[in-house]
Amino acid sequence: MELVQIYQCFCDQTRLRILHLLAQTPLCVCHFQEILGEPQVKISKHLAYLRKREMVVAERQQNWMMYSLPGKRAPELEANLKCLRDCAQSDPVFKGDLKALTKLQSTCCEPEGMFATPKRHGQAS
Amino acid sequence: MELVQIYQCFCDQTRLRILHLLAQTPLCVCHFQEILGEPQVKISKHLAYLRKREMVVAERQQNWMMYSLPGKRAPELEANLKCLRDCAQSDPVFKGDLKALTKLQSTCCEPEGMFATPKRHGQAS
DNA sequence: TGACTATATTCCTGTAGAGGTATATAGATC
DNA sequence: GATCTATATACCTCTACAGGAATATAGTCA
Repeated sequence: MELVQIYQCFCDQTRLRILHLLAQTPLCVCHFQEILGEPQVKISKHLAYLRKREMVVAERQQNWMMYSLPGKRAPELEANLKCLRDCAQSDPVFKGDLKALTKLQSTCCEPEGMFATPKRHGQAS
Repeated sequence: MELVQIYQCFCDQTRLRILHLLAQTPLCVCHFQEILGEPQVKISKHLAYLRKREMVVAERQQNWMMYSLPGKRAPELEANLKCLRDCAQSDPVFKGDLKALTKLQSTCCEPEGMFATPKRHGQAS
């Protein structure tokens, strides 16, 4: 992966928010819609952009498409994701996204086992 | 400075190489031409892009325009420049640029006093 | 089967920006 | 003044997206 390709994926606000969220946990499209407050087409097209460049991977789970960062990541990608997480801590938009994510994780139970965090009842897939 | 604006500046290969070089030392346009091997217009226009977004500052010194990173940088910019430097170490293009820069520093004596800083010695790449 | 849900794709328009050629500008030198 | 050097800008074309509306697709469920 060329370094500049990473930045090309990072250079749109919506994609940046998506990647920042994915650095926390895998999510499905409707979660992005909910958290970012953006229409489905917009989310879906940015995810297609990222998929095409292998910045994210998608896996179907019943009706939902689960998106996540690739399991094996180039060190440059890893470094830049870490940098993004650090920088995002002082940005209200990204902080808001994390807050909305936390809220979602406590209220949303679909797809099945999605947010099976250790503190709640675990439903292995 | 919005985080995404940093990535917008980073998302072109020529700009990325320029910024990577500026993270080492201030340079003038003809140095970029020499090191990157790109035409003057191209360099000049990317520098204008970066200037407009306050990612670099320019100062005239006789016939030459000296470009450098702004003295006071947002922490996000600082973090991303550091990340860039780290990542660039494993990229042949960026390594080559550093090598060419070192060579320039040992042979070029214009503008006057340009590379006269005795504290700067050969750096490992 | 058909309806429903979640997501993707197609088609459209508008805009940013990348790169080239030619030209303009600012300062230095004669 | 004219001329040179270093750099910037204007003008052009072309392409990549960004975003929206409409539609298609894949899986689920009655």
